[in-house]
Amino acid sequence: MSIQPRTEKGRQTQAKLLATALDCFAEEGYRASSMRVIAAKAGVSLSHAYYYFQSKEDIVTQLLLNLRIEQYELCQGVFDEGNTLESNIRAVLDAGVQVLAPYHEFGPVFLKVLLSDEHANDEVSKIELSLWEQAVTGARPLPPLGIRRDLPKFLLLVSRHVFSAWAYDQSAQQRRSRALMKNIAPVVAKFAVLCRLPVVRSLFEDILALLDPKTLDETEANQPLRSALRRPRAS
Amino acid sequence: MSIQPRTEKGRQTQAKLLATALDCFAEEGYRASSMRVIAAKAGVSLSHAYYYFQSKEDIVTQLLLNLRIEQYELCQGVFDEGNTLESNIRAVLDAGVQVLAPYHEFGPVFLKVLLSDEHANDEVSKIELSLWEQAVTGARPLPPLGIRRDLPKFLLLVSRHVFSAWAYDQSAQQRRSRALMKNIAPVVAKFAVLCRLPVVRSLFEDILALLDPKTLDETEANQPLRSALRRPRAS
DNA sequence: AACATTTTTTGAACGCGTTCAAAAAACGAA
DNA sequence: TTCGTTTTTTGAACGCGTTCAAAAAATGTT
Repeated sequence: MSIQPRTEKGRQTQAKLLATALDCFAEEGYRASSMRVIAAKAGVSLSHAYYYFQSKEDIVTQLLLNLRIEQYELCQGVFDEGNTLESNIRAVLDAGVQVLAPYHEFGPVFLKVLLSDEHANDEVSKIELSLWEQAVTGARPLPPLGIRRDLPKFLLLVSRHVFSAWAYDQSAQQRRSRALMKNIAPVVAKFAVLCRLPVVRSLFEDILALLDPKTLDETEANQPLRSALRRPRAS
Repeated sequence: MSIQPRTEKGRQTQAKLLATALDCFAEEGYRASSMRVIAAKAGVSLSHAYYYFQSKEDIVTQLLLNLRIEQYELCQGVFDEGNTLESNIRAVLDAGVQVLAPYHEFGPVFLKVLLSDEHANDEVSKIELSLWEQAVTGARPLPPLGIRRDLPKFLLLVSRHVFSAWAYDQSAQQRRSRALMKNIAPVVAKFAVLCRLPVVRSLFEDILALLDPKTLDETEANQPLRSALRRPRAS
């Protein structure tokens, strides 16, 4: 992601740049917050902004990270004992949409930085996964022992799907994806319960195996490339 | 999407523009195929290209549509009787990656035009859905009667997930997402079989209901908006 | 043929994200 | 203090997607 400054002054400049950018994003939105505007508001030249941040998406990644942290803190109060898995799932999703809603315009670019591994999405993923772990371990009754360890990963998968629906949701106030969040929680909770049955449980494990890079690497998917008629050059 | 010309000459110009663009995409890749280059190669001015296509993404949408059609035709030969659901699923996915692989560079923008409803993605979705319908109705043994009607929609959902994994897959030759395609087919097929059990079947129906706009609209997800501290302006 | 209207085509411009060579400043060793 | 090196900062430029007013050509009516 961003370059780490060598001097104290540099660190301050970078911090000011980031703070200005986040303010600008919040107040003016994504399109109006051009790198030129951000740099000007921070009192530095345009090219200097690129000395501290490799790209505009880099700054957006920071914004997403901050928002996930905000969501994380928002959730800390609601994982009291006695909550069902379903209500915990809803709590996490609701906190997410509450924090992200003002930035719905950023949806597509959020999704992009999340999917392109290059950025600091690792940190974002860590926070998300941690949230789902809390949702699982704080649920009463506890989900079946056999899936308890992997359920958070599954919830991360589901939540990514919900997120991409939200990101491109053009209905008013994101009505559709909000409804999806509301309805998906009981389904997942029901699925977790059903995992007590061996049949369903093995299905769960199959799905989890699909997410595991090791499982995928073991398979031989290296059929030689056919020479296509139209083959574009690498970019 | 694109504007329909009023005269015959206009139709030819638009066709030439599109053909040139698709050739250019295939030969030079996405980045190198700027609107200026495309217009120049087609022998028209830059602004004239925008007379026939509202945006560059519009042309990419056409490319994706063509590729899906190509995939569709590629699949017509392989749905002979006697194929299992699993092999049919793999056939559709394999045909897809075979057709799309030379355009992997377009992955992110493909995903974008697919998710933003504005474009002619309806046509693309129709073709995809039709492929999954054929995969289901051509499978022997036939999937359980109760899910036969909705299984294609479910497969479309799954394939969209696979597609987004492929689109951002940075491993060599998209090794990871190809392995995912290989491994996901038997899991889905197994799931279909398990839908004979009432428990699993009701899970399937729950998931399907999540995709149905009517179901979502019925729920009251209209909690009034909280006034956020930072509220960006609309773009 | 002449004219008003519609359709096609153009050139010029805007602001954007990004890059780069080089100036300015800060720093460390002599 | 001086000088070589690293770090910070800048101005200018590039090509991009997109827009727009206006020219040019085609069309239809009288």
